[in-house]
Amino acid sequence: MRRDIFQAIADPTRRAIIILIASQAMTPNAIAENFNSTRQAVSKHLRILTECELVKQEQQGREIYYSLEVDKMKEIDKWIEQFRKIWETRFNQLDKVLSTIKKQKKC
Amino acid sequence: MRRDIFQAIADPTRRAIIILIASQAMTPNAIAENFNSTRQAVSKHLRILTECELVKQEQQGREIYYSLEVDKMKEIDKWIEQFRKIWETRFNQLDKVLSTIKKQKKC
DNA sequence: TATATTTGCAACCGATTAGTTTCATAAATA
DNA sequence: TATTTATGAAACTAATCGGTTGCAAATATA
Repeated sequence: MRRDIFQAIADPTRRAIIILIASQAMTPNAIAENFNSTRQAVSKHLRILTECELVKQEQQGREIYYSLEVDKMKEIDKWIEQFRKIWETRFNQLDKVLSTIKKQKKC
Repeated sequence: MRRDIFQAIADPTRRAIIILIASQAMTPNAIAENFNSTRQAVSKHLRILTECELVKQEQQGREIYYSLEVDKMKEIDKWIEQFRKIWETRFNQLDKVLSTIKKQKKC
């Protein structure tokens, strides 16, 4: 079982679930209503998301409310960070080139 | 064939390749030296990364140099963006709570 | 108490994945 | 020209994935 956060967000249904419960907690039944697959399929996705701590559960009677562990998403953000540095550097370099051209036009 | 960018970065070997070629272009052979699997396995990963336009090739004689299409990574950053908004909002709310406590202590 | 509702889990299935070995092609070199 | 080197593609395999159906457990309701 690999089950890391990158594998978790690889599936489009799981990404949709994540967005769905980002704003408010929802029960598995309510989540499943938004998809064409069975409730059990959604339940399996929720299990995977729970296993890598991307979602948390809150029992309320016989209902279980699932909500997003937003902080966990920072792990992906952290990985992207290193590339953000690269593209920002490249943008700055482009910026320099552009301002050099501007100066040359002025002369 | 799904082959979107999220599925591409789901595999740990592919993530390692991405980081490896982020700073400088490399040949498949040179990339493969960094892993325990065969050159052909790395070649397959490079094909997947190429198919979703995460890497670009540059032929140089019989060698092919692979490098990262850093801009493509912005697509993931864009998806994360919506959650960044959420956690920043929550941080601000926490900030308010903390400053309220601070004020109460002063009184 | 009997029944309905909400949920998770197990067993199964077809498709996909990541790896392997083998082979073909093209370029560099002896 | 013959050989070595760099690479990609094809065929195969074991494992995993995403889905299904069927069932069990726990809670709510009649």
